[in-house]
Amino acid sequence: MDLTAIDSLPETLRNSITIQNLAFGETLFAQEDEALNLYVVTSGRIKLVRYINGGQVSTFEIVRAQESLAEVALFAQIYPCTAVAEIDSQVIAYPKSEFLNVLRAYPEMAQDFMSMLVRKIQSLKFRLELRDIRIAHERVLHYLRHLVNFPLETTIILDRPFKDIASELGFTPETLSRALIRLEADGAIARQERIITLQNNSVA
Amino acid sequence: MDLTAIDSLPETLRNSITIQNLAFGETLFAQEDEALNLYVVTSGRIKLVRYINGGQVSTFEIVRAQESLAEVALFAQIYPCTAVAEIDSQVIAYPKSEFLNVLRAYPEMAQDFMSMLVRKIQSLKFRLELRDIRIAHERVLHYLRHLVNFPLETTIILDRPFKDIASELGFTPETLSRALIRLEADGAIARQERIITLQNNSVA
DNA sequence: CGCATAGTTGACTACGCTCAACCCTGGTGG
DNA sequence: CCACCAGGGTTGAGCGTAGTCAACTATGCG
Repeated sequence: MDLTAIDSLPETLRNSITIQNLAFGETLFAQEDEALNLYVVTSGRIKLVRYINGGQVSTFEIVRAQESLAEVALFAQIYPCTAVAEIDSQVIAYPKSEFLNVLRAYPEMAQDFMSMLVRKIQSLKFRLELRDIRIAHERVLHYLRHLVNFPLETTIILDRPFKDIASELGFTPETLSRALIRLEADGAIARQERIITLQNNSVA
Repeated sequence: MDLTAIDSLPETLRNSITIQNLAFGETLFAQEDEALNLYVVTSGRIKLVRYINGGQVSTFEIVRAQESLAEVALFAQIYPCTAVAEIDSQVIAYPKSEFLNVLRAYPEMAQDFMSMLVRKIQSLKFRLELRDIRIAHERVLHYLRHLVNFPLETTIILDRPFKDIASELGFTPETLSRALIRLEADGAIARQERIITLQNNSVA
């Protein structure tokens, strides 16, 4: 299911969607808002965050182009998190009831949607697995290898600020910086600017 | 959808399932095995673990009675993790193709299944959010409050060994033990044996 | 040119980990 | 009935790693 291919959607759904443009830093919806829509990102990058007590922020998820967000809206009354544009972005809003109707009427779409949910579950489990690796440079290496399905591919272009990557990994930017330097010194990676090449020198 | 209510399942599906009993410590399926079935736990507790390079173990998920596991089997060729019984357990095995057929034929079941997947996503996100809380006693307090929907309920009975809970939280048993003692000293909780009562004394 | 921001580096701190010892309980067998 | 053992949970002491805070550089933008 490609939710960004508007033309191939059933007509009833196509007529009910709206397209929204978001500037850098703009909020799509806020924690506790009434859950009205499922969204799909057509361009840009949306960050889902949660405010824990005392103003601390936890990044739930980074949603990129072609991916959906707020699936929970389909089965809940309010959004459990806040959605903010990390860069200028565009999203499509699917009203929840219309979307559910379509899933009921088109089993193939429902199946594709389920497959996407399952992929998201796998991705979250992987991030959780990463957190169980305590040593910074080892965690970072796992992350990098996973990004490109190492050893099939070995080149990574980091398209996001290090501080965002660090927060996704559960580190401070300083620690990520030192981890990359360490990995380079150990010969596990090579760096030039924002391009990283994974080496075969297995450092456990 | 109650996947443990066998009698209410469509006949084709009901005829294709099998029931398995697992003893404490027994393996249901192993990482890299061919993905044949979706499972639902009817009693006991199943632990999903992954072996990272070098024998390190990461606990993916704890699956309890009435919950499903290995949804990924529906859309993948092999299991990405190993399933082990934490205690004596019983599971129902649903062959993947038959299960997918039923989801296609019964939109209501598909919708219930999706709702379950979304809940699982929320649960994983919560665990990830927990990991962003670095101070042990604060993380534990969040966990406890989430368990019982504090402040609506305040009593928790810990039915699993502390070492399992500690690993789910990303701590060693020693750290969990000290965190609980600290919370009790601060007046945030009261303990007697394995029963914990949350207090209203807000310690941030 | 000034300013803001990302990234790096350094010194110090603080927290959880490690490893060891100990207590307590429940189960087992003599 | 008691001796023994195994495992979970609790302490304690010391270590190691990431966090913190500050300074510095480089880059891009108005």
